[in-house]
Amino acid sequence: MSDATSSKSKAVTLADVARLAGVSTATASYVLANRADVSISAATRARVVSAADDLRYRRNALAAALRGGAARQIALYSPHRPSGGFANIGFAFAELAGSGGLSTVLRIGGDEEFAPGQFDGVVVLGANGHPLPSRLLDGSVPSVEIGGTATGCQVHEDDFGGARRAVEHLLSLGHRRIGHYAGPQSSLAGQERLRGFLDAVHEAGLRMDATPVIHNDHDLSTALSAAVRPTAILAHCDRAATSVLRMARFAGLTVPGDLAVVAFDVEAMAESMEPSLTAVQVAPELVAGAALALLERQFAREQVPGQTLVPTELVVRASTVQG
Amino acid sequence: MSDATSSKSKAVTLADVARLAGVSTATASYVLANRADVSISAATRARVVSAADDLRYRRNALAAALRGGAARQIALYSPHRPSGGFANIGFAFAELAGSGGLSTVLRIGGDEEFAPGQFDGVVVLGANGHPLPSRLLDGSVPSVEIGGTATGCQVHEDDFGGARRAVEHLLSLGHRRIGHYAGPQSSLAGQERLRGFLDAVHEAGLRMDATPVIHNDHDLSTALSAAVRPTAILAHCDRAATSVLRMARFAGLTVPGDLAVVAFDVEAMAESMEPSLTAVQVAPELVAGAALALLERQFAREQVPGQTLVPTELVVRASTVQG
DNA sequence: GGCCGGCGTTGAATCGATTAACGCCGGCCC
DNA sequence: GGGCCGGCGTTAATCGATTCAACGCCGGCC
Repeated sequence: MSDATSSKSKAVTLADVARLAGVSTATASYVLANRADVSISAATRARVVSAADDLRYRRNALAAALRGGAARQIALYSPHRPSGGFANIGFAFAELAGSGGLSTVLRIGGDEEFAPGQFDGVVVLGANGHPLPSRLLDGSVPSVEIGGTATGCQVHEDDFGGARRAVEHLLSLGHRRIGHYAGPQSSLAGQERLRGFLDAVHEAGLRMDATPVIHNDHDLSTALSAAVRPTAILAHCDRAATSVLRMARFAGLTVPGDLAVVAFDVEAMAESMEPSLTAVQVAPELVAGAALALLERQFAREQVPGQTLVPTELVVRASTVQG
Repeated sequence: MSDATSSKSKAVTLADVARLAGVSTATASYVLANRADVSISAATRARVVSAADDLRYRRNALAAALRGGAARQIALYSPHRPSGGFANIGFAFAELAGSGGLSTVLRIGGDEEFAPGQFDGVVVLGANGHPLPSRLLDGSVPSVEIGGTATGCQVHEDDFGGARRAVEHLLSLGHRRIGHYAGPQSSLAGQERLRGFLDAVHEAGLRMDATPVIHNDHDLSTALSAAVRPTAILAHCDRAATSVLRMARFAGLTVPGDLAVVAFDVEAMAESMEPSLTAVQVAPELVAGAALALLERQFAREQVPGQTLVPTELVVRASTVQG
């Protein structure tokens, strides 16, 4: 009541700003877009800015997109609901993009094409092996793929390095018989983790029969009940790690006393588990930041690398060293 | 090359469809919007539909929103990155909304106002106690709040009923000394879970000194080492449950033999934990569906209830019954 | 003094869909 | 036979920002 900006008032438009500043909408637009290629006197510029400020002007992204092509919207696409790590990366991306003035449109499932002009770019999240809309593949829309291998611009966590560091950690604790519960070799992550593991154990000069590669729970129980068994296991994911914990308990082994366990990609809860899991993790912000940066370089028509690695970190918890 | 729809071709517009069908854009618009209140002959209708089909027409949501107000976009707002259960609900919502033709714009953090006209509705996710933009509070935008208590349309999981059912489960297993590791009473969920617990144990006629309410790990260890200790604990969340498991092991108690444990809201990993956690859970799809339905009723200007409860289910796992 | 060029600014077209308002035509009722 | 009504469609205005073509003005240069 006391204020002109009642809840009924329509949105402030560029025309309102221009009127208050005493200029045309064209000038106002130029000023607010901060365009260097058109010359506007400092005085005019200031008038427009202060008018926009006074009126609490918020530019209508829809109208801008309709005309100019820059929707300032990014589609975050995942063929199915992201879980655990991917979920966090997705949210981190939205947060980051938001603070940079970009909206993130979430799209789960649904194979339809992406409407052209609707999005400035697309982020594909965890679509390993899933068929992707053709527009993404031909590069006609800037896109980044997180954890997948289908498109020309991919972001991966450094699984190879992570596995290496995990093994080095175990070596430094004195372990000489280290097993690897490997993930599906159909996924890049599975391959890289195995590769990093093998690389590190070979470099350390461990004999192959002391470094069993395990592919399922049956192999695992065989390995743990063998005469000479591994004293440490690198599990390819949190599920595999809990499998190891279960088997260890079943075999009467204490963790980390008789058996040390390192996991990958654990959920938040892993921290409060008993024992809490030492794990190779990646900061979601880092992955999100890399993806966003790659998109922005594509906006600027720069060439981008086909693959970008995000460093992982080893978080040491109670499953390798006694608390 | 062989096809007219080369990658260079601009988007198909409504005008293109109308031209092919031999009608005006208005007619085409009416047909494609499936509007019952304007009369279009069946023949015309069919021509337009098939033309749209042939051309692979995808309507430009931006333009539609700019004009009509119906952006067919919903903002999913969370003051911070959603975790665990909320994350799943968010994704489930996006999936559901997407299959209904609504886009979901993810907005994490950032306190700015929501641009009017940009969104048809807002879903607030897990903003318990967090200050909300004023537009949401005055009801000038259709909105639904999930797990929060600030706005006029809230969706909650049935914590009261869930706690009751969990207690009934424990009673049916023969437990007569049941403790509750309660959550913060500043949250509605914490209050309701406690209320459900108390309600059920009173109804069962258990004496108060057999049903301790525990507020922190210190209380917990006291309770577990007492002369007569609880034989079962209802934990208010997964973290609390892992605390209980840890303490139990520390006190030399087996689970579920000496102590049964029921949790709330466990992450996916809880299933593969050792022991896996019996828990009161809510299906993310159900919460998402309720939120979406409430929004759509608001679009239709219907009156909606201030609070909607989504039923929870008790998933029995190894922490209460021996596998 | 006249002409040229650049600076600062403006008018108007444009993006694509929606929708209010109106036009046409044939049939029905009085 | 005239008036009215209802079914079918169309014309054109509109949403808000962007951007191009153009224009007035001023100073400098020949």
